[in-house]
Amino acid sequence: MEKLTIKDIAKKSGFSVSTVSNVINGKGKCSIETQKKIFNLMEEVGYKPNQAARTLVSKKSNLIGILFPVENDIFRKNNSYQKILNSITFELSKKSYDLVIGNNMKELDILEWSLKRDLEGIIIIGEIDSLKEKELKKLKIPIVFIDNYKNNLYGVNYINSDDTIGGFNATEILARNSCENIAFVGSEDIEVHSRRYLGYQSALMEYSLGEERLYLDQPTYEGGVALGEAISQTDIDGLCVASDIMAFGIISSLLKNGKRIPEDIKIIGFDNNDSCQYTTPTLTSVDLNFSTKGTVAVQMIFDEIEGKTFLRNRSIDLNIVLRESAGNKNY
Amino acid sequence: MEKLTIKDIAKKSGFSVSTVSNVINGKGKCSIETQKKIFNLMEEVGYKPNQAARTLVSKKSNLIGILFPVENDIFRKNNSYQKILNSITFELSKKSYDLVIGNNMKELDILEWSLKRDLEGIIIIGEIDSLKEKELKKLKIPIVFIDNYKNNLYGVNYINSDDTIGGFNATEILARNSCENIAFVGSEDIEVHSRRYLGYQSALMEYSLGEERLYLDQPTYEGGVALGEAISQTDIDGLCVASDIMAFGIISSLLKNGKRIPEDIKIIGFDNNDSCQYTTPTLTSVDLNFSTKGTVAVQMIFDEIEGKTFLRNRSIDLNIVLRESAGNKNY
DNA sequence: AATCTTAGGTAAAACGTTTTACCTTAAGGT
DNA sequence: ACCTTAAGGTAAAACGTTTTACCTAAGATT
Repeated sequence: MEKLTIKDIAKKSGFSVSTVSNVINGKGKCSIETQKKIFNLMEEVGYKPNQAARTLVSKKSNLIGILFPVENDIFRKNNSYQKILNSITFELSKKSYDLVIGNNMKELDILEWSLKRDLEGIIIIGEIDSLKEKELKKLKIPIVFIDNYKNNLYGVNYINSDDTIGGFNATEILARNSCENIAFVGSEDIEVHSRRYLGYQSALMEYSLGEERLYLDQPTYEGGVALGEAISQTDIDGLCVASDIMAFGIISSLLKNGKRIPEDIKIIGFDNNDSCQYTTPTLTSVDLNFSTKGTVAVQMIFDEIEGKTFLRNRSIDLNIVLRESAGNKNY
Repeated sequence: MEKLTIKDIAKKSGFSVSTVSNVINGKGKCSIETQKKIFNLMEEVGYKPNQAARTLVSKKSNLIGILFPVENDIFRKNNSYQKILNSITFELSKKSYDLVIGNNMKELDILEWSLKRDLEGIIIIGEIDSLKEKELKKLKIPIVFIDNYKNNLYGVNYINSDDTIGGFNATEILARNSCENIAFVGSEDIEVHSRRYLGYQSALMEYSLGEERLYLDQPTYEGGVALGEAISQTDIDGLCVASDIMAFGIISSLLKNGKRIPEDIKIIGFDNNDSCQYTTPTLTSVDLNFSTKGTVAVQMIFDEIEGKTFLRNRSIDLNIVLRESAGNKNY
């Protein structure tokens, strides 16, 4: 495959380079006939414009960058990683943009990266150093933060879930399934867990369900196991667990201690981890809709590029996937 | 952030553009002093060369492409996706290369994509149209296939697992844990399943374990459930299951039919899906080492770029992660 | 003393596009 | 008959690098 250039197309078609370029980009004026001739020729000989040359002069790289901050291991443990990448690449493909993954070493300077690659937009998952976040505003390209609950800069885009509502809805399901002593399980220092707790609290109020019971530990399987031990000694009959992985630990621990799920204790988790379908019992869980978040992120970026008006802060609905652990009939 | 060019650096440093370029690329000759001066200046003002311009003239984009053929859903269901991307981006970051994900629409023509972006290497996961594979040979850049068992082109690189050995080892563990009637479960038309079956067969021979028992169904949870029903009616006491997901289905089905695992039946799966740790019992599984595969893929690409000699066909060792389902003490 | 080599450096071409400013011709308006 | 406008097109500059070919001065070699 010899490298064909626009000049070859110009020569073979008998038109000038400028005309060919215009046809490719749908700019300038030229007759339908000319367009057809040139398009056909390009198709025939298999010519595709070189992106580097285009980028150099037009500053449009057709490239969007994505960044997963190193610390954000929780995210990587979920299959959210995959869901979001799938939806992003799919959405980008519609406009024939490609996705570059920033190398995840700490040293990566986002600004430099973006300039070096002429990125046209950046998607950042999770929280980053707030100082860096402000730095980012210097970039003139669209930036979308997904699941960043710390900052809120003007002129930058954010996509979050309404975790408070998520906590409320989850607790509500337990209440409606006649749980009377519902506890909340989560981890300290995780912003979304706090928000889910808030929702849990309002649900308790709404359904007049005694006082709050809060269990905290590491957001891991082992953390869950530890808490499960404690919980099995109580009269708790409903659990709103801020992380599926913790819930898996709790379930294993509860079962070992002779509790039946969902008969004795009903459980609902968060993340809708793939594993939810494979545990015994299967785990009812709040899905964070990462797929939608990816799609919306890309749309926001194009909206901004194209100068449309759009909401800079979007909250994506959560939805609960009913399975055995919460005792619903209709899963 | 105003865009600094190499000319700015040249002007401010008092040297010529060529010299600055030479310093950046470590080519040509120039005194250590000059190098220091220029490096310091670049650091100070925060200059980074523009990649598009570099690519245009040097044809080196510092970009590696990755492709996940659309059909390969099984791969995406595993968390292999994530493991391999992590290891690849990490490895690339050492040489400050970036990874582009090809948009997953069917229309994507790999050759055109590669030319358009001046890719320096391509990693392809799973099998692709064998016609396309031959087309790919036209590209003069390194190509690495991971888990492609169909073709074997000369001058192209392949990374696979030795699934036959995997099947042997898995069966061996069951045999050593005193299973006497070991069955193999898999799916038709999946190359790796066939290979694992081969290994299973030799292990039976090796350990003089009666005749083969083969169960086939879809490589899904439901497929597993269906087979579990049948298997629970037999005297089978060991299962080598070519897919974790199927194994999950089988386990659930066996438990419902009153079998105890591992006491009555010992099970070992393939893929080492994250969910293995969360099921009851936890599932012993053969890990496919996707992390290593990613690392090796990148190394192969650089070896080829740098003209080193290297093995064009690599088989990555599998390793078995022992958990409860196979009845080992030492997990 | 004349020639060769080397260290340290430079000017200018080239890479493949887009973009800007301009040109020609024909039709339409008065 | 003249001016304006529009349609269809073009030449050449620009984008920010790398690369090629070349220059100069100072030692080293003969």
